[in-house]
Amino acid sequence: MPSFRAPRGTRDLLPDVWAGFARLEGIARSLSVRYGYREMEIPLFEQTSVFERGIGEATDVVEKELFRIAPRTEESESWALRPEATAGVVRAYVQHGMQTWPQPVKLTVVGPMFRYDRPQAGRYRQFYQWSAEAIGDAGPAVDAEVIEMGRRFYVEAGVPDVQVLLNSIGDSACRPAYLATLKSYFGGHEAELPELERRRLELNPLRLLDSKDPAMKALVAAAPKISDCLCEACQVHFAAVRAHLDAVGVEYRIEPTLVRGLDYYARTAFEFYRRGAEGQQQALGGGGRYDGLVELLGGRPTPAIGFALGLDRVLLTLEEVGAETAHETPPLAVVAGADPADTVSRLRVASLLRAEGLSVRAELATRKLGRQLETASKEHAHFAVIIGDELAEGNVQLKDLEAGTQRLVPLADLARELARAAKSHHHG
RNA sequence: GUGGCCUUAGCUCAACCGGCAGAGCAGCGGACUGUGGAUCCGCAGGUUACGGGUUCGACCCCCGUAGGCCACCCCA
Repeated sequence: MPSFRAPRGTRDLLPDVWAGFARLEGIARSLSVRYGYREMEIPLFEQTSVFERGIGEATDVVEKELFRIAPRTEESESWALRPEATAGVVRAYVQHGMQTWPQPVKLTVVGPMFRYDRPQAGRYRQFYQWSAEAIGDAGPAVDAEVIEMGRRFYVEAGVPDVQVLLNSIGDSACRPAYLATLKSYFGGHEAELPELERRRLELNPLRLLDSKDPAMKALVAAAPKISDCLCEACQVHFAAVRAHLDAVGVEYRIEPTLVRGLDYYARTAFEFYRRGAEGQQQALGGGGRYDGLVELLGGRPTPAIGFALGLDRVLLTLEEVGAETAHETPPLAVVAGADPADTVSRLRVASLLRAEGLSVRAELATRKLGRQLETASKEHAHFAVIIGDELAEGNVQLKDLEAGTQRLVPLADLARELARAAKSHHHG
């Protein structure tokens, strides 16, 4: 057994798996450009307080899942690996004075995130997200645009039956009153509450709505609904978001129990789930409006909205439904040689072709020709360039491995011939 | 962080009640010394996750640790 292995909750993404990630990242980048989001990168770690203040000290993400880096000395700063991108992006927005850019500032990040929780399928300590943030626009149209972009990602990735769950959680004008109502409602039934739910009543009453405890079902169903308590402005905003979604043909389900815990979250909250994903109630993505976060991290009051989509979970889902995840690009040609010992000629011809921009693998092992061709076939190379005695006259054999045909080609024409064949192969 | 199930070759899995650790696939080589996904033959690959215990004897039973999976908590 190997004495070293990938750390718990992490995994090596070997080439065939990584090809799936690369494909998803390609779709994400393509959508970012089409929707006017500019890609950037932020550090993989930040001062711990960026997350503590940006995400909230009372959240699970910070309280028990934050991947902390042990300080090197007593005095040194406390660091943590990023559990999501939003806090860091907003920190960057403030640091670089992006409020002076044309608003809204639309940014995306693609990359690994870290959470120190117990691993499970589709839940890793290092996982990959595509996240998008639109900072500086309070209007409902942006909400719809963000949601539509997320929805389109799943369509283009090939994930079937993705459902948009939507809710409005109110804002600083109306949520405090709702929270009070909720608290007194559940407080009135405190005797019936399980232990866990009783603790939530104090910390985060909204979470009670989310409870999966069967004993809570009736109580939750009869609980006062946020939708009945929204202030005028929130109602108008929510209605406008829905109208915009309808206009762009995004279907959604209003989910009154969908919540975001913290004070600076406001109004729009949404999650992406796969319909009928039995057993795993893991979201494929989610997001919402976080008016208030910019201010919390030292900027001026600025409205913002964004999402984070989990690439690992998308890939997992694609495998579950038996969809094509990705294929690696095979080499156009393999340069093989009749004389196993003559690696010089093979390397030289390969170098020539590569200089012309062609993707070729040189067979450098001193194996006999049959083996060389066997490997080339297995890796689905389109052609084999076979070098033998004819090289003395400046010729090589160009073999089409799929058709099984071959012909003599002057070395001087080889690159051109292959390039032409490549074109017809890719479009044929 | 809590509870449950699991761990044998690179991969998928066998091994009777506790009695000599095996096969298929993949890899490498040969049959075939200038022509490939087939076939046949061979080679290599193991401290049975790790550590301890019980036993004449442990892949098998017991304890611990690590890792994976499932359900919670929560989220991507």
